[in-house]
Amino acid sequence: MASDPFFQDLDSGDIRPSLGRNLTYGMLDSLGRAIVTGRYEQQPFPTEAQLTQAHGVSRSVTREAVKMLTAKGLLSARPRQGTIVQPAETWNLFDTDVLRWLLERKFSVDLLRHFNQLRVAIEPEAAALAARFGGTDDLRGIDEGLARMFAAEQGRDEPLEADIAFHIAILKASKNPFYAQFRDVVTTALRTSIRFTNRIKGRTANIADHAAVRDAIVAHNPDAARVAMRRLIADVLALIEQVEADRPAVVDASIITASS
Amino acid sequence: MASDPFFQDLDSGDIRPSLGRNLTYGMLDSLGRAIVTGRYEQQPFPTEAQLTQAHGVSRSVTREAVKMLTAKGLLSARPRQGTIVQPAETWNLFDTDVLRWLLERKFSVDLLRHFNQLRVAIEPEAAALAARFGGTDDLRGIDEGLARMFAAEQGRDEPLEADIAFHIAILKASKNPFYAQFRDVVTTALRTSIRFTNRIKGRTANIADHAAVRDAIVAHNPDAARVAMRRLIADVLALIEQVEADRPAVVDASIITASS
DNA sequence: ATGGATCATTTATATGACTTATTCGCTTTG
DNA sequence: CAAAGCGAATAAGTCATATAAATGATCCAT
Repeated sequence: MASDPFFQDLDSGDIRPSLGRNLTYGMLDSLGRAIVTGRYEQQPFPTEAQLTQAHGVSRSVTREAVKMLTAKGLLSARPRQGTIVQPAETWNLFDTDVLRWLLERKFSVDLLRHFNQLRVAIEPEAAALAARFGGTDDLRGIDEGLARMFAAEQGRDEPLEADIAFHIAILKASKNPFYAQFRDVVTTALRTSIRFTNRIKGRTANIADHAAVRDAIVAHNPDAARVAMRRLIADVLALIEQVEADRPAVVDASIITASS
Repeated sequence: MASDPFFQDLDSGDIRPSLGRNLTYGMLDSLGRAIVTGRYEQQPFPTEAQLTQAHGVSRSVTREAVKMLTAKGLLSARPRQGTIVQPAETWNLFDTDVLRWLLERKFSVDLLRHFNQLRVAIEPEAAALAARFGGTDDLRGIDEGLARMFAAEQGRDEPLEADIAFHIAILKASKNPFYAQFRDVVTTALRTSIRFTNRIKGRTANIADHAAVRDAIVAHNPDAARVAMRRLIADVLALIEQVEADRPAVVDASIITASS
């Protein structure tokens, strides 16, 4: 068990590793990561009995972890046939765990582009909906996010967290539960952008653009909100696509200094 | 067990009921539907032991069904506290099962509006991406969808299925896995529109609009594709919002004859 | 060959025992 | 009286084992 690489985070230091809440969740994370990183693309997925023995846990734990992965679309199980990895098209990409595993496999500009291709569709329309339907509380939430960004500019808050709070507040203000679901994707996308660069400088430059979005929303102007938000994200997306075009393989981190 | 209402579909007719593949899936469906329809809003969710007894199944089945619901964001379980229903914000709305349960609780114009508010963001951008990145195979898929719509106009195919095929083909052609995930939502949204009306007549009127989307995509004109698709869906959305404004409570089915 | 019976494999289900985490309430103590 | 500490109760978590059902492969009889 100690030699099993999947326990390496669980043993390290902290008494309660954020993931392995219990054996089942530990196994869920281990198997999910293994599947998403492609470990079973060339080799068949183990049988229930093999998993049980390899991880040194009981059958119950194994079965429950497998069932959870099945619920997320990563596996399917049938008697005699065994448990098999489903094609990636059936994975539920909007599941928090799946997103995390996707990031942990390898950081690819492809993934970051896909994230932002999605954001450029969702967030402008979310801003437009927020301008139409956002209540007082929602608008205050957006304001607070923007205020945090200002504060961060002066070193009194985390720039990334403030940025995230602003975008999440707009999703919520759309009053559409489907838009609110993109919370995780947007959060992940923004956090991921950071991996591109350590040069946080330059990020603060676009606070004016963020403020434009806020202003359009509080003015109940959907079209202006849509346009303002679209510009914000289209800029990032253009940068990413430019990096990919210039350097298909190697990523030049220094190019991307703007954000969200 | 026979008196248990959750088996009522399983007994009806077919040898293999699509849902109750086995006891665990039967229970998953039963509990999922009960949660989404709000049965446990006023009363606490049963404990593992209570569920086991009430459904006449083993603890294994109960635990695995609960774990699957947990994976979909509907439940959370802790020792001593028991199993509790999570707030709807944490449900994974892009899960096929959750979508189905949502529809089965009550058909609401609200839900249809939310669907189409999402579509009006996603599909235009998907069409634009398809125009940029769609391969030969993808374009053929879109063409086939459109061809089926023409055929349906002459009674040689199912209008609804053809419509769905067209929209799904565009999502696929976007070459972005996140867009492909909206397959279920779009399918559900289109199928749901049918509930509004039995008057299929009038649907065929918009084939020209669909063809415009196709033309823009094959011409590799992202902006034109985006605009054409947006018009298509914005029309439907406008109709829905008009119905809601005119008659907040009662739905006048006859108004909505256009589709997607 | 063909069709059917049999076998082997793997998941599915059932059951009972035991463990651990968490909370509630009581008691003790400052 | 309040805060800390202790212990019991509760419900999920884990384990082990036995049996059932489903299905793919094999073998046999016709």
